[in-house]
Amino acid sequence: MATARDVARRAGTSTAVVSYVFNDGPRGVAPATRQKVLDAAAELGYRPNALARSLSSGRTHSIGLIVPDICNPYFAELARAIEDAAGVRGNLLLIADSALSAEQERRHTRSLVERQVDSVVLVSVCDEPDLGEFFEAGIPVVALHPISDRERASSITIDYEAAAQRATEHLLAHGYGSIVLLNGPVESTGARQHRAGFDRAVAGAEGVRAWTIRSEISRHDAAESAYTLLRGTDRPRAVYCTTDEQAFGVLYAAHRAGLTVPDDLAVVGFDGTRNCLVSIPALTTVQQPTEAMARRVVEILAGRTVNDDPVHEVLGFEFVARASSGGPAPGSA
Amino acid sequence: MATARDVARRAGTSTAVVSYVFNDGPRGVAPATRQKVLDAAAELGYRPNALARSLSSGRTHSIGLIVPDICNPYFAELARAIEDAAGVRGNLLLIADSALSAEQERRHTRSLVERQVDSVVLVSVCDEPDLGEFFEAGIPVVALHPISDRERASSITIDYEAAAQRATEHLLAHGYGSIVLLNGPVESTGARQHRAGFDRAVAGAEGVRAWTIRSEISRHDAAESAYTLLRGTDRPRAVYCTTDEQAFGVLYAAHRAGLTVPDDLAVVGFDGTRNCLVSIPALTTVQQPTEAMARRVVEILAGRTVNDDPVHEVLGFEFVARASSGGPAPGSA
DNA sequence: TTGTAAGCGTTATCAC
DNA sequence: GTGATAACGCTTACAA
Repeated sequence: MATARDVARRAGTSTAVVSYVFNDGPRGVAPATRQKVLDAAAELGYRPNALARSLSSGRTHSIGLIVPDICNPYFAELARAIEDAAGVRGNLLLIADSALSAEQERRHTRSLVERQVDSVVLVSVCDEPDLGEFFEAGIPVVALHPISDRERASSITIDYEAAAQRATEHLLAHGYGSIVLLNGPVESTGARQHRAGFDRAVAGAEGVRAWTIRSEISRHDAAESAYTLLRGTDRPRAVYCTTDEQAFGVLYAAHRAGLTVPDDLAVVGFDGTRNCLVSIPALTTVQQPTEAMARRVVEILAGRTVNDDPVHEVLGFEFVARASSGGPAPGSA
Repeated sequence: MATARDVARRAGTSTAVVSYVFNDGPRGVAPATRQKVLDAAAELGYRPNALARSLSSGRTHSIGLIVPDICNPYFAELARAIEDAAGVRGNLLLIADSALSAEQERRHTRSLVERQVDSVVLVSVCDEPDLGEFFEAGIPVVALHPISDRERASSITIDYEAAAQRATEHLLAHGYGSIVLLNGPVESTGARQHRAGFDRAVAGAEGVRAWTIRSEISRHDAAESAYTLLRGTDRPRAVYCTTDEQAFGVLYAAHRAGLTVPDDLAVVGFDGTRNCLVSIPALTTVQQPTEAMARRVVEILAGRTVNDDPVHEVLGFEFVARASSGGPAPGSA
């Protein structure tokens, strides 16, 4: 591999000039010299060594993204959006998949610190992730889900509680008299907010039975849990799921149990993945503002130091009624 | 951030010893000294700088993975499997998503070279990707799909032609008299093999009508193409799709067209993603040996130099009959 | 405008 | 067993 030194030698100049040319600064270069450098570089197939560059400059121009489960399309779509946003600013996104394991998340945390990423976007599998490593390494972190106030990270999210309430009210407006909240597997800030919104909506309704079940955030596990629920003597008329993946699992469970959606069972998801449009039937869901979140998180991280006070931004969501819940509620605009 | 120098100073020793301790070599260290170094490192929260380490050693212990579309669960599952296999050997996987764009793929190629990954696993969006950059940089590449003989990369795949033939024969055994091949969007080595297998199977059947359509590798595009097909005057009795995602699109199109699967239309996919088990109905598919592929590719890359002759390994696949095609064919074991 | 040279934080080769 | 010290390939004062 050709180095800057090789290029300099061939162009009859110094490594400093090669650097100036490839970085457009911090010193100017005479057009003729510049061309000689460019030619030499092209002839040698010179590619700057990012490692050396970063070691010297202290910036890697890379952002780490930790997601709980890359096989969940919501996180894949999120990764895609963040990568796009980061790319615009000349940043590379390093995608780390925790595979739903807290230990794996910790390993990735360490790995990203060692690799000196400039900043980190975190979607944690834990309720209170240990951000100490990042903090000590001077790496700013933004979480894309509600986090405990105790954490020193920033966050960008939608208002889960309002969204959960909105979705539940939609089901109530349809007149469904028994509703289940299918929540995530552990007690977390996000799970509490889903539940709070759900409870608030139900509290405003008369004679509606409501209860909660849980499953992993995966189609399979949700399908299992839902199948058990739907085959039981006491099955609900509607289910509000805290992720689309769980909702797809419920759709499958209903199919397997011989129930028709939405006639026998109404289903609502959460995330707004593209698959909602091509599920059977199309899935009613809370649409997260994925692209806006991605742009915003990259923007925030660009001008940020660990020592800045954490910011907590709340973006808007959109509730989208589709076939799986019976379409728009009667009386809605 | 504490450096090896800081640790050495605090432990009253040299950076060389710190390095020996953290690398278990290449020289031995007296137990007492070692402990002093470890203590000092712990107190300072020392984390070796991977950049400096790699610059010096010439190895980054990282593998680049380029996938066409991380939102396609097959590639997400593949990434997961490769990351697991790489992790076992202490390697980090850098996942690069081409977002179905050849240009993006080229950008990632350059980026991985600059970041000095030790090797690359490639699933290309192009039929004849330009591997020159990797070659010049001395980075070995293994593709996980059939590639043109002209390329100097290795490959690990299943036999697409045999798999396509097997899947098509399954549909024929069910007695479906008109079959469509839903192939990928461009003419590629893989697409040709799918077609060859399909044609071979059909050639052995009497009075069966067979033709080909194409779509992007996505649910949406496949759903659109399939919907047009299914609403036309001449609709097939069965469809063999070259990816699961396309097959899911076809399932949706059938639903939208008011057709029942498999009674009105039989559908077969290809890849064997986990979603096949929870689709409506469950999807018949060709199961790729994802985990075995992942293990093997990491193994091969571990002991490999660019100048070694390319190897082309063919792994076994499994055909799995499920509800979407009417279950196991009559007369099959 | 350009060259020299001192880092960046490691690893690894030498001596001791 | 351990300590200097020269790389690794780049960026960037500082000089010229």
